[in-house]
Amino acid sequence: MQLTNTLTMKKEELVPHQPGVIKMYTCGPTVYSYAHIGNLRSYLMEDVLEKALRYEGFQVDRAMNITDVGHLTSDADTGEDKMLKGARREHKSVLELAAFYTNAFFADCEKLNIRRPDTVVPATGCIGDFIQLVSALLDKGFAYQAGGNVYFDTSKLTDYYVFGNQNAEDLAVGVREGVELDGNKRNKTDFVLWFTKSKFEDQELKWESPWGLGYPGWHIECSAISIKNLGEYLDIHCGGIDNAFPHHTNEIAQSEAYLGHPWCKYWFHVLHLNDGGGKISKSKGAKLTVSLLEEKGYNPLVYRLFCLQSHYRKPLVFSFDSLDNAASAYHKLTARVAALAKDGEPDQEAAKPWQEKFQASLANDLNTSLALTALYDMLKSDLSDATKRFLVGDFDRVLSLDLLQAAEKQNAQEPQVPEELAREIEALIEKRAQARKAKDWAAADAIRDELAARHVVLKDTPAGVQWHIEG
RNA sequence: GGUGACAUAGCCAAGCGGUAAGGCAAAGGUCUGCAAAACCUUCAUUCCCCGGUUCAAAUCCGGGUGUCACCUCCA
Repeated sequence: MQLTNTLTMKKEELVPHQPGVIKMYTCGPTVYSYAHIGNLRSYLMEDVLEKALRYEGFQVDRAMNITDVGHLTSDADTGEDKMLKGARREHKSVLELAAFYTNAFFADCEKLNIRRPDTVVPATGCIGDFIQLVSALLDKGFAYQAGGNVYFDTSKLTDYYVFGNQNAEDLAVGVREGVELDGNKRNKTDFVLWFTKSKFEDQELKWESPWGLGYPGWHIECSAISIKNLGEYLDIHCGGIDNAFPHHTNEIAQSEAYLGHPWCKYWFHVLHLNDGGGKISKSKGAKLTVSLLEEKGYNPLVYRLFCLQSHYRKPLVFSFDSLDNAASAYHKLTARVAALAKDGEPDQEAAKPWQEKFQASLANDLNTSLALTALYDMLKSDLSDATKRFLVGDFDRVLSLDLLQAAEKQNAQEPQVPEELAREIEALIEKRAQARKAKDWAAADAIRDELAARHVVLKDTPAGVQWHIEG
């Protein structure tokens, strides 16, 4: 497996610290609101990565945090905890809010066939670990106390900017509106490890610590949770590209300062989903959630296919036109799978080259677009239907588009219709057949239109009329 | 202002020095009373622009232009 490593910006062969086992960490959601489909693009592509690694035969140990405390709207004095803000808005306690949106997040993931990581840990469940890590950083001289908070001292590092070639002089603090300088910081890039600031008195969740009653900074949780659950050597750290700086940069700073050796070798960043103007999270108007897609009549897996057609390292522009495009492609694809005969035994030998082709596509920096091409080419090939069905199921271990299940559903759609309705439809079809016999095309077409209005699609075949209900 | 990425047909998109995959849409055909569905066929002499390296460049180098992102909300 070759992946583009953000640390080097090059495609590198993935060599895990422990042969055959991949330790993979994912920055989880801050559960203060519903995830939008841009957030979910990252989790979706990380899911594909995990499954592609398993397909290659790796064992994958994966952990993810749930940020339910400490993620401020800003790191400076004016910062407000996102969870607290959300709780106020919805008249819930912070923990109720977290539980609600954690469930909503995983419900969305399930609809997109995103596998839940083996280990999912809420930040509030690991406060002791954070305190231990912060204490160690203070002991080692990588942290200092000021104004009631504990800060990480970035000047103690020889190379703080691991992603790209930035330097402190050029770092413009406060370019963004609402961001203010924190006078307690010795260096512009220092960041908070533990807050006790009185400004946050209304913070609901606080814990005792050696530095007073307070709560952890945002960056510390990922380091602590990752090290605790996956060990001192991490193979792949995933997340959206916006997290590269400062979140991941800070994670590396504190983790390596704490461990005293290199921590994570490969950084896997998913680029953003944009709309015409810019990234989705900045869009105005209705928030693009999975539920919204469903309300508009899209199968969430259509969005999965849409993402798979593109590459994780490229910005992807979302539009409903493009989604319609994917919906059409999804429908055609499943119809094709549904048409495959079910009897016969797959020919494992003949299947092998196709599996290799599919795997090679994924091994090439997770080129899902090429992997889909392998699927299309395979369906076009002269393999037996049984072998094709076998390969569709095999590929779907990674693609997770429910290709066989959707095909099943298409085949089984008729019996799902209530008997009464079915009789009614059959009667109309019979009436249309009479009209057609009498060459009364106007009447026949009127019946077809009526059925179409009720989402009944007719299919005239030499063997007779077939029908199914769409949507 | 600094940093980074990207630019390929109507749209999405692959391509990683050897002569432009795939999907959607569209057009023509088979089938049909007409449709729909299905199947067959067609669809980039050219890859943002200008130079350079090379026998050979969408691919490498230099310079432009444009788009997007990051620089303490974000996935």
